[in-house]
Amino acid sequence: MNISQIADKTGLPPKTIRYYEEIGLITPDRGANGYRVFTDSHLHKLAFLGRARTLGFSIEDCRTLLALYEDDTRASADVKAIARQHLKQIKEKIAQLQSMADTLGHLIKCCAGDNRPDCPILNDLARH
Amino acid sequence: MNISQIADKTGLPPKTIRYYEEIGLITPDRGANGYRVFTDSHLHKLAFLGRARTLGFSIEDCRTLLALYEDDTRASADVKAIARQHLKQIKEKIAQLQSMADTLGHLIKCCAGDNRPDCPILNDLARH
DNA sequence: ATAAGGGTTCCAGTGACTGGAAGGTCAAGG
DNA sequence: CCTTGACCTTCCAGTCACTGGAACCCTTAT
Repeated sequence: MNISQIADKTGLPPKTIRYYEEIGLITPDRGANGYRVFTDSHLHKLAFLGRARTLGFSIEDCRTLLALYEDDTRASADVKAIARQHLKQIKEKIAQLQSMADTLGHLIKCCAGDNRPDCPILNDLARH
Repeated sequence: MNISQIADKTGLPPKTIRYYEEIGLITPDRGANGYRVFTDSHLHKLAFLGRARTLGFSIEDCRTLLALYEDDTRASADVKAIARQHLKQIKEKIAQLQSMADTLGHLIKCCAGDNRPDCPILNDLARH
């Protein structure tokens, strides 16, 4: 498979796939013309990476997960630990965003939103 | 005021304040020795920026909000529109993260997390 | 022969800082 | 007067995970 074919199958842009090669996540073969040649094994790895990325794992987490994925003697506890840590960070991020949303929502409700310059949002920004 | 004093008062690192000058958000005066000199007006602007940033506004939003803050003839509707748009993006981000968290939480619950290699988390990553 | 549509590499930019190097300035102590 | 240490300055590089674009090569069809 050429890069655009595997890009279609995985949903990852060619640029991203080249980037993943550059940072050593995959190592496609090369044809006589210098083109990258992808096998089903590469396809599986890239699909794995795509899915892990949509779940928000960092590239370094993906690298570790991929190594565990390839390791038949892995302990599922190692995978679970990474996932737990990641989930914790996601939850922290959500809490932080929720706090912003609460504050903003309150300020928006208080703001008349008309032609007059008086604005509780700016007042709040200036007061702190 | 020198930069470290205003940094203390605003809670912003000196590096960040220099960066804000570089991108034109503030324009401190300069002493004869080349040191930046900050006035109360700069203090207020930086505090304003710090607060807006903790609410997650982008730098470009901050630039606009600061201009509105300085404009006595502003319409509060303009401020409200920016805040609304920002709140919408925050909510979208939260929904996205929540979806990740739900999926991850489910996978984690399904994973034994022991010494065996069998792992629902890796299975899921590989299946999609 | 040429044009379209692949592929390749390399460089630069994103956002909002952050770290570090190299060097100038200032106030206090010996 | 000299030194020490804490400031300050600028400039360059790095972060993260790509993304855009330029310049060029390869293949296939017309």
